[in-house]
Amino acid sequence: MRDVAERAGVSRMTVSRALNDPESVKEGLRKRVLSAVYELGYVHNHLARSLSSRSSKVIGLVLPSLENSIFAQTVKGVSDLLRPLGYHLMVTECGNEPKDEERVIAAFIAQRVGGLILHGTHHSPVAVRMLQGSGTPVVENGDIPADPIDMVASYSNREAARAMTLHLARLGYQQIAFAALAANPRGATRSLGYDDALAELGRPADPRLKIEVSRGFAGGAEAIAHIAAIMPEADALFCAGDVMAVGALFECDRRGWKVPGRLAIASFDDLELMRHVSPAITSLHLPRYEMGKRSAEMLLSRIEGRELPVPVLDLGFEIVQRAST
Amino acid sequence: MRDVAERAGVSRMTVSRALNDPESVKEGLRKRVLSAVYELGYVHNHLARSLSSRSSKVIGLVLPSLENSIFAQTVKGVSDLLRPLGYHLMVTECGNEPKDEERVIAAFIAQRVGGLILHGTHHSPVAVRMLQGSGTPVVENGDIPADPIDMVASYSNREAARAMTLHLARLGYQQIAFAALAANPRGATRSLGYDDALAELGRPADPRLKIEVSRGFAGGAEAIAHIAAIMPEADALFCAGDVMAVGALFECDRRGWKVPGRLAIASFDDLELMRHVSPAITSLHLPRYEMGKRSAEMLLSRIEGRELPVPVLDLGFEIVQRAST
DNA sequence: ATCCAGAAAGTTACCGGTATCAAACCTTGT
DNA sequence: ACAAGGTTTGATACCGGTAACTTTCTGGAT
Repeated sequence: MRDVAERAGVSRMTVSRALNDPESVKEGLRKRVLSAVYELGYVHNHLARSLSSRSSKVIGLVLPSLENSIFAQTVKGVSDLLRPLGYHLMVTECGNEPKDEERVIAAFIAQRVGGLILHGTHHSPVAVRMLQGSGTPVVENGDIPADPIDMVASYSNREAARAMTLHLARLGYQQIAFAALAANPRGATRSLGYDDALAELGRPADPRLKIEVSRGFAGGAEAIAHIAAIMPEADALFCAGDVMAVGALFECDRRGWKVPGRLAIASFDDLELMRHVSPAITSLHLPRYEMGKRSAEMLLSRIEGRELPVPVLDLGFEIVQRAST
Repeated sequence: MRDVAERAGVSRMTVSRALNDPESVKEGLRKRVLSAVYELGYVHNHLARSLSSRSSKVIGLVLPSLENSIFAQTVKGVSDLLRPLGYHLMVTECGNEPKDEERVIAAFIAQRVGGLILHGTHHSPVAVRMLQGSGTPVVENGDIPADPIDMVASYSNREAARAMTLHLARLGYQQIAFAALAANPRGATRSLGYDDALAELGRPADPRLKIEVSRGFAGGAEAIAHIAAIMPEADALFCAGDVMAVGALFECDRRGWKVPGRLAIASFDDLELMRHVSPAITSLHLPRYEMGKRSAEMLLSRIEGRELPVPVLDLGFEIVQRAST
């Protein structure tokens, strides 16, 4: 920057102003500065800028996994909002271990990001302390937590699971099985919603209807195997994981089970794939894109000093009824 | 940091050393410093560190899209290597527009990342100039470019497409159609490999066999519609895009076409889904994970000053023959 | 012509660390 | 006991910007 200043025959401060707030520098000088910038191929150093101004135009996004296309929409929502405003997005994966999330969060704070979006809602106490201590604005958006760190923009896993279970009951299914990923916090929350629904319906909670499976397509096949072996009376299966429902459908195909004749299948996430398999799978459509966009909005409001009227935003969900139920 | 130093009764320099190179500070002082750090809840400022040391522990990864699960493996490869070494990964999406990529690259350089991994191999001249001017180590890894910016770790799209086409010919298919995404640079390169193979086989290049489609499952359906309408003699379809082959398979199902009886289908990328649909789809298995891992390795070697024996690494590919061909 | 308010440009100090070199402190061999 | 040589620790400058304040220009109004 010194070089640019010398070349343009002005002070460093003027260069800084010409770049960050062009209006405040007179036409002539501004032109001299900008052409010097161009000639020298100068690239602004955001590091120094952030250090000096104590504010950064980088927003961090922490996701449980990047392997999962369900988060793509959220990323897009955040990114679409941020890009035109000159903010940059930094995405990181944190797995399901609170310890890993802690490390990722520490790294973000160490870099003094302007704000943070966390997909998870279960955080280690250390992480929470760091976040609150650092004063970084935070939005959580994978669920509606009982005790938010700062702001929230999400749907409720528990409510959504409850709604889908009631929907299946309304369609006349009597023995609704529920399959979730083992050791997955969101799966556990969804399971509560399923319980809520059964309780509302006055149905007993049969442990044979609750299935824990591994991730991916394989999980769906495991769920079907469980039903075949332990609970053949089940007439509907509600899969609380992304591709699990498709795996279950494929497995039914292999076994010659009619869907929904022998077993109805419903899915938690409305991946594009759900519309394309045959039969198309009934799904909960979650506001993934909206979550990203609103999270980013809330963050920017806070960063720019506007206090928020509603720091907890419930974006709801939608049941998409298709041929599989 | 000043507070920590005062509390421990040492100089700031000693604190810095106790944190970055504990060996170099004697037991007693180190303990005093570390407990002061803990008591004050001090979080290191990476911004200042990078600015001062002119080196950053952040690696940037630029992907065309995050919606696409094929990149997940690459992310994982990079991340697995980086994490234990204390480096952090920053992932960004750049679309297929060179202008967008340019903006993303500029932002990374402005933040003085330690190294950059680019998935694309078509870059605007401005981007190349910025990269070379800034001296940032770069690995390209979506293809083997004719004229690399710096280092490369990839497979060759052209070679892979050629190999699959020859494989289909070897299986006896006479009229092999090829479908690629419209306006996709990698699609165009793959198309060249398909041409190579036909030329080697001495078969004429029939323009009716080349199909341009839109992305997603829909593209596969379009390809089948094209074949039905324009080129019903085709007996095999080679899809040069991720989920396109599955879309094509579903469409065949809808039309009652036997796969591979009426039409064989082969895919470019070996998504997990390919194994689970029925029939399972023959695919090119690409070294996605390896690409990420080796890219990160190369980057770190360069960053740590080790010159590399082979700055262009061809990681090959593998044809996985399944029931669809 | 003089004065003055507001705009434009410059000065200085500091953001929070590390590089570099000098000073103080130990060992060890003779 | 002392010089030599290696380790620890400290002092100072600087990384590349911006905030806050000061000075210098402007262009009317008096």
